[in-house]
Amino acid sequence: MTVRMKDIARDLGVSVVTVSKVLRNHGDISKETRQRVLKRMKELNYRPNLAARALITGRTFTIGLIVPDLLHPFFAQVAKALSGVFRKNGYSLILSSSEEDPELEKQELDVLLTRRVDALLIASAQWTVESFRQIEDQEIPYVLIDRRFVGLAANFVGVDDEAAGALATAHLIEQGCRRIAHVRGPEVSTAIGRAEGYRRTLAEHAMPSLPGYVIPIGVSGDERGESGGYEAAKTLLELDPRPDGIFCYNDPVAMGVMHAILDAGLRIPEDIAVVGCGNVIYSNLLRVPLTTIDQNSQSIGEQAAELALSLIDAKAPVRPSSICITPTLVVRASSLKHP
Amino acid sequence: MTVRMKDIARDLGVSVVTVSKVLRNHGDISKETRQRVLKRMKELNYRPNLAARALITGRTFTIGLIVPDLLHPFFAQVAKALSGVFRKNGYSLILSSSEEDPELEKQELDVLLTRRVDALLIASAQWTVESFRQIEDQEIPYVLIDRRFVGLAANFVGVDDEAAGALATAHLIEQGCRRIAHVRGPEVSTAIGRAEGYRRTLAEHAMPSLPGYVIPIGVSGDERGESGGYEAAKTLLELDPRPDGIFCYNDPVAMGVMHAILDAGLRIPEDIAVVGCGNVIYSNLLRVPLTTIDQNSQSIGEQAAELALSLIDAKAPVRPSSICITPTLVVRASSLKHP
DNA sequence: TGAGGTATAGTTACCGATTACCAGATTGCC
DNA sequence: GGCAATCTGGTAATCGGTAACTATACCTCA
Repeated sequence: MTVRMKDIARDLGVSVVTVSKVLRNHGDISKETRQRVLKRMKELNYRPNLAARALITGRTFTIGLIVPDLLHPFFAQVAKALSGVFRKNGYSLILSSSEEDPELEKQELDVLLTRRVDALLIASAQWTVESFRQIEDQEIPYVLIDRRFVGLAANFVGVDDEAAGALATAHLIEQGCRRIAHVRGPEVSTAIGRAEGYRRTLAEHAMPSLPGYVIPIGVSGDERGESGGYEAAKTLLELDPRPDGIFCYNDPVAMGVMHAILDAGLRIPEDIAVVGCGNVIYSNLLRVPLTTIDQNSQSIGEQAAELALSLIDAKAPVRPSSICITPTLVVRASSLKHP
Repeated sequence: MTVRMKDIARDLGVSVVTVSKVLRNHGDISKETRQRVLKRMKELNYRPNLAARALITGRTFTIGLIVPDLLHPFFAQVAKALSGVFRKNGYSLILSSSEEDPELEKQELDVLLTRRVDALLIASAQWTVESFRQIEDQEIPYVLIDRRFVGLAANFVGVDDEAAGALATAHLIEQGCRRIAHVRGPEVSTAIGRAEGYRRTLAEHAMPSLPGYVIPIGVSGDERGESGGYEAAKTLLELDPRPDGIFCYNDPVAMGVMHAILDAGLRIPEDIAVVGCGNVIYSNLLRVPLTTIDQNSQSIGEQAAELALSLIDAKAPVRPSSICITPTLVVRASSLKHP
């Protein structure tokens, strides 16, 4: 059946410990013995039993990742970047999707804790910090991605959402928009930050936000975000005065918004300029190429992975660090009133 | 530290085995004892050590998934569907991306075999079947997704690619196209099947494929597929006579193709009709909404997961089964010559 | 009354590795 | 030459469970 250290040891007339030491490059073993062992390992195609190793070392060399939605290209991109870094370091990634459901997220978290992952990465759909206390109890290092929580001193890697909102809004103002609406996301830090950036920038330009100009949508995922954006835009289009610019929580929402605008027979950007957020991979290929905010999701993934690895290696608990990536504006046709 | 069965047993004055039996719903235990054990488990927030369990049972309750590219919405969708089914059945998903690199795929495969996953799901970028023999040696059940291999009797779940190619080509003919080109993918079963469907359908309509009308591109991933499509279309546009319809290997490629056509100042579909394949989530929102072939990726994921579970539960080795999903045509603006 | 059945719980061995700690042989050094 | 240090490698315990028996008490029924 499967090859064990015992088999190699027997074949070579050495003890199991000797084999084990060779495998882990312990200095204790003579070059000659080491070679014999390695040769036999190769011959038999030996694979260490990771469960046995994990049992005694307490380390599984797995990392848990929980995202709200794999279909959202942002999270797919982050996951891709993460897995690249972890692969190079000998870790495997266990993937869970919460489907934006806090309850499901808790369940998945429970599973990952039971699996004793060496670290956890979470883009949380949670409303409370209760779950995170639980992680801390288990003393498993964790890193929040994209979404943070007030009052929770945790490791975090994400974008400066307020800057993103400000960047988008300032751009719309610069393009001559005077009635700028905002389709905002659910009550998570990203939506709150972007909305605050929007509000602050309007205020700085002495442009009051008109009543009804901020419309929240419930979920932000790909399909649902788009339909949410569509509905929100329909509402906005009925306002008097009608907005001449819309900053959308994210790109899927912006896609829905653009859809609604075009369906209403209006032009983008001539009648209404649109700016999204996220710079997802296809935003350049839409009916009207979308001006958006780039979050550098690859860098977010890589830095989150590096941070997680450093937490694992840290002997003593370290003070949580917060890595905030500066967003950039990507200008395309959807906002260019005077190209 | 962490709670073990031993702790619970000691607290209650029973043996570890009793606790273990309660955990696994063995009938051996009285209702009363069971309640006491369960109560104490809850109080101490007991979590079984899965490594220890895996060591003795030989089952890890993990499933390995290897995809060529997480950013490709098709694979993201499949992964999402898979993970839903596995979650409900108590399995976790270990995710690996091969980045379309056969060498990297082999490495990842090796990692997953060493991790002793209970089953493997692979959308392979491999050219040879050598890797799969290795899986068979380890007697780990595996299911191929999307891409199959001639001469390899393996479990497979995917779409009928030849039907997809035929469907797309017949539709273009029906729309009045007379010079239909094909931007085909790399030498994997999906590309081969779709190209064959294209060829066969043209032949059935007595429409010979003109020289230079089939252009292969190397890779099919999202970004690279698009640029590949762009380049291929530029070549096609220089042909004389110019094609009036293009069937593209997949949607990312179609996006690149459309990009090139529009950049050349031509109209879609009036000058050139375009059909993609995959019906990725955003194909409805492109500059010109894309006619495409739906592969029902969710169903592929679900069926692959169910198949994998059944293989795990099978006591004896079962004959490989091949699940072929019938594709459907989704007509949008990019091909509608006479709406 | 005693053979046998049922319900409940415990004993023992083991899964495949790692980690202290220990032992014998060789070498170094004065 | 003798004692300690160095090199190698082995012994035994352990990680946290599970599987397969075994043991005890209590009944049942002929």
